[in-house]
Amino acid sequence: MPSHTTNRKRRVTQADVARRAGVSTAVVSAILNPNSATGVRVSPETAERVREVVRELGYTPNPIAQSLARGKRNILGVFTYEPVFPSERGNFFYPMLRGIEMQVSGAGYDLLLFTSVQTEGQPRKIFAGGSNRLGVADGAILLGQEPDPSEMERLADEGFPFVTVGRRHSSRVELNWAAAGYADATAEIVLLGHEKGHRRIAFVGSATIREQQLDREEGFRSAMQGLGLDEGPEWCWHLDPDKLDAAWLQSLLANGVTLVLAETLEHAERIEKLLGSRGMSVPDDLSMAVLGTPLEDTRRITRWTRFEVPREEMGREAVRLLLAQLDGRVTGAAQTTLPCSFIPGETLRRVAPAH
Amino acid sequence: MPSHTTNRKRRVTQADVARRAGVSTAVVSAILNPNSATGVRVSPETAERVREVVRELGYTPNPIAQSLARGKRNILGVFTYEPVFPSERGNFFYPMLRGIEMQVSGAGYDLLLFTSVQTEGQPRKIFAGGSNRLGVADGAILLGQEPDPSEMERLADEGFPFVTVGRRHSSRVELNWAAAGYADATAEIVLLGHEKGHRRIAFVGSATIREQQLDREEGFRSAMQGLGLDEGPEWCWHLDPDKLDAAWLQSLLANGVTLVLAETLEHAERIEKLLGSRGMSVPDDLSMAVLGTPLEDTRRITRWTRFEVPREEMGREAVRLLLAQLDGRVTGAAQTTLPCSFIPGETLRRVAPAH
DNA sequence: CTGAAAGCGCTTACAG
DNA sequence: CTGAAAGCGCTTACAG
Repeated sequence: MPSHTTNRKRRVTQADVARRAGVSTAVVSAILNPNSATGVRVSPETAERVREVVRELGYTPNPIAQSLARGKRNILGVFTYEPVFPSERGNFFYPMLRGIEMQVSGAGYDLLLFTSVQTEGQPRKIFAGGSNRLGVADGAILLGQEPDPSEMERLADEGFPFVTVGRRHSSRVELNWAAAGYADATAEIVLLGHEKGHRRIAFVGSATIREQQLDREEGFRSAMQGLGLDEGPEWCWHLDPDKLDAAWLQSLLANGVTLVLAETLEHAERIEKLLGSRGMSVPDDLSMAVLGTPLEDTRRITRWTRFEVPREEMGREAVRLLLAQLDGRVTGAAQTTLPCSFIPGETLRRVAPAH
Repeated sequence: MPSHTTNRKRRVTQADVARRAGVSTAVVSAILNPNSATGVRVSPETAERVREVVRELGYTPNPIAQSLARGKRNILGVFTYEPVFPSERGNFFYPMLRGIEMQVSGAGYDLLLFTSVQTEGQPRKIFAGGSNRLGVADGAILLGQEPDPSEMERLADEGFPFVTVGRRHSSRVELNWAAAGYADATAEIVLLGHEKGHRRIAFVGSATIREQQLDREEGFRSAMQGLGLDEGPEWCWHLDPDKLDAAWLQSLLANGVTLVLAETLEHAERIEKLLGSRGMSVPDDLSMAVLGTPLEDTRRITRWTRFEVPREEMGREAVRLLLAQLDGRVTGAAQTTLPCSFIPGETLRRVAPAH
């Protein structure tokens, strides 16, 4: 017999109600779950008597026991490797969480935030101590930049339903995601640049390459190729902002580049600063666009030509995909790419075509 | 037999592992929970064999079943009557949630956000459809402005452990809370005003009176009384900002008031506008202080003399109180008042004492 | 229309 | 050191 750590008075159980009302627990259960399609039918008098006892005893069903018996928990997990509420202000996750809450609300699910598996400063792990705590949920949504591929694969192997916000790739398993259309959005900017007379266009992204950046690069490359423009190594850089220096800028300009697509605002601002120390400015001497929108620095970003990532909609869509899976409506991999919206800004200007 | 809606392959259970390893489930359980102080002792060989099977089968314990058997869920509920992630930017709950997450992290609990009980635009209810969904959690933290006293009382009657962020009062039951010291903070401003020569000080709060405002008023009254100053009805108003008009201001000034304590920034700005249309300004013609700090409008608030509510710390403290209760470390009501921090601003200036 | 019983997947006293 | 069994509190086929 478990000791059942009950520092508070023992909870009233269904059995207590049944005993007191002189019926079986089956009857109580049927009355409390009218639409459960069980064969049990109860006379109105019995039903009323049972309800009376329920009120009298203040009985509320134990959701945990219900979950176990039903094999269904009505809980959606939200897992992040980093804290869900990181900084004082500005929260990368916020719009996604907002979307998730909006979409899940009314669907009859609660949201479980996995905060327990934290190991002091370390990123969280899904399989901490061998047990998959995500299992309390019917399925989960994975957020964040640092998805451990092996954990996702193991999760998939277990048959646990989950969807990531942001595209994720595994060579071994099919992953489900709701992602931003970085490729199309980037291509769109290339085309716009071309229209405005730019022929030598460069791409500058971070040194660490993730799916996100692959998508942007892919958009850049395919658009450039489609236009018959050069997009070789001299046009496509993988450098963190602090690695960008005067020499690099020099080689860029020597190449005749007139438009730079910067992966992040940090890249863009760094380049602008380098230009400044040469007495040059954006967009007079160089046009630029930022391939995304930071959540913070909302003020500094406004003048930049860029696109906006539909973070909230990605959260909503992730919930839709997950619920579709849980309902069994979907069997294969569910992957949605959502369009980003272009924002003109003032940093991409018309130039006279080079030739 | 329940149909156990399993659209995915049946989960591996402890029994599967036990059968395959040729032991009882008790042994498997004991090996997987080494520090469970059960009498069961297993030989190293058996343990290794079982672990091997666990790995082979990819077994992970079902947390729901563990919860039921242990009578402990390791889940802390977070309940808000309004959406947790309300607006695009600026979230009243954010600092509290941040504090909650910080404090709960490492304590081995996950955070459950109750989003399921939403009824289309209506504020959420704890007891929706007679069943208390909070019951999936070991205890809960209640956030938000609109606490339904009857729900809190019923929750308390059930013996369900919960703590509110913000002081809450019930005449029937003892409530647990982590609150801001509005009274002291308000009194402090009165004293400061007195020091600076103000003798006729008025308080202007909203029409709807909640615990928060009672605390501020109480601080105002007791400080005024302590100084031997008048704090009767002509000095203490309950009006929403849009009800403040020229006539009201006229009577205020006619009374010789030199310092106004405004409950919210909206009150303060409204009064300033009214002053403006008389060609008067803050603080030259009237000193003012705001009794709190809005989360949004961070820019507009900076010049105002005010105090800051320790929202994050309130979240942390609420978790501490709740965990203490769950551990059985605390039995009576747990109530903490946390100090607000004064911020000088520029709207409270020195004056020559009236007489 | 109603009841007795099995089962959800674990944990834990209790016998051996 | 190990196993058989009861129990956590529900739901749901299956008999009456």
